[in-house]
Amino acid sequence: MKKTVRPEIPRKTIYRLSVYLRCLHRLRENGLSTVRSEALANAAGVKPTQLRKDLTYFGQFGTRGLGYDVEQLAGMISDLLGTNRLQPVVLVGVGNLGTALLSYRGFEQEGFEIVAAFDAEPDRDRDKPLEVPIYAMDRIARVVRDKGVRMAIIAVPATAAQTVANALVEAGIGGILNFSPAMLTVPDTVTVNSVNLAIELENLSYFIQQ
Amino acid sequence: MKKTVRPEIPRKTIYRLSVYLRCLHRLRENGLSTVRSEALANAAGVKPTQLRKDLTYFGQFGTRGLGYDVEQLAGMISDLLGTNRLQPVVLVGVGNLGTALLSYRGFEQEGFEIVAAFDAEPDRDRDKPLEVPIYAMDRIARVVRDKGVRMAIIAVPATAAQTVANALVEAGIGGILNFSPAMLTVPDTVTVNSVNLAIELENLSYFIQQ
DNA sequence: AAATGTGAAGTTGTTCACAGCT
DNA sequence: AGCTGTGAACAACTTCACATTT
Repeated sequence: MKKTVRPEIPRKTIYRLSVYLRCLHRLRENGLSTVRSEALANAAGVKPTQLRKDLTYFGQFGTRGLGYDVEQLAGMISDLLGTNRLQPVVLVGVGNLGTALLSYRGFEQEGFEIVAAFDAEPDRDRDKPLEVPIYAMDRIARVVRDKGVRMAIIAVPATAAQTVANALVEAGIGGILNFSPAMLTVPDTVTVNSVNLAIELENLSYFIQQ
Repeated sequence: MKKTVRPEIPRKTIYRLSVYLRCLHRLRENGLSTVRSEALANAAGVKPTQLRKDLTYFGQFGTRGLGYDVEQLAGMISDLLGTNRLQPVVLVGVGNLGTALLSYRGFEQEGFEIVAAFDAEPDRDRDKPLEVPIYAMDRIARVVRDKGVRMAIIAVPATAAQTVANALVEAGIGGILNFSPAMLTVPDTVTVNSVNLAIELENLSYFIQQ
């Protein structure tokens, strides 16, 4: 039995497509209807060839001698990334960081909606009233299934992270954005993106040593 | 005139060194005094050869037939990354995310201390009392110089990010951890690491499409 | 015998140079 | 003429295979 090979797009390309999409939105707001690879590449901080190569991984969208249609290209990238429809997300861990993420208005604008949050102490006092319902951990499976949620954000302490990840995977989550410093082990049908604040700082620390 | 070439260590290696360091700390807490590349690599989620190659970029620390001295290796990596002494950091933008970062106790433990914060409205009400002084933006240069700060965290809205970055660079900052969705332009003597929450989610969104 | 250190091979990602459309 | 699309060259990174040391 062989794995189906969807013509692999490099991970880095996927990241850059998000950046291009953002630039295209800005161009559209400024009323531009077409853009050359050079201009878009500059806006995104990459080389024009890089941009063109990235795009050809999933099709041909340009007109030679002219450039790309802003609206159309944005649409194609959105389709590919799956951000053209609103995506429900759950958040686990409503501490400092979790609360900040819940209050962050940037998500909806990008097509994501946090539909529920979970915490070990769902009723503990929080400094701020929140609009999202906070449930106990044992309701993860139920809520995820009922709402058809496929993505989750983990913002619990390192010690709890793997347990939470297991519960999420069990409930059918396909993608996890992990803010805990723990390394998560998941089946390879599940994608984990980790953001480790300490590592980012440590990395900078190396580069500032003259 | 030629650039001085400090024997380049790949960026990805620097990231992994942070991960190894974390694993070594854990091993030390568990009382282990030596470790083989295979064990350490497994803990870090990489192949043993990767680990060994990473280490040889800056020296030879192992004993053949035996492995590495946990304490010593941790020390060497710390030295290289520059995390063996407490590093003062400033934070700009005390909104939702900024406040969460200020309350995050994980930094100090990793060798970083947020010594001051800046905000366009330093006196606005916050839900929570903070231990770090919050100054107006125009005091960035002064505080950064007085305290010898070399690293900054940007947590302001996209529209303000470049202005803030300019002020920080002007004040002599060498490394910026950027949480705003803006693409920052800085002189190449300054290192920027960006964490873009929307892009991380968008990226997941691609991979969950069955 | 056991594990590290490392040149060489392999793989992945980036850039070049130019052919091919409009 | 101008700009995209792309095979081929190049660069960066990873893995292998094994020589080397304890």
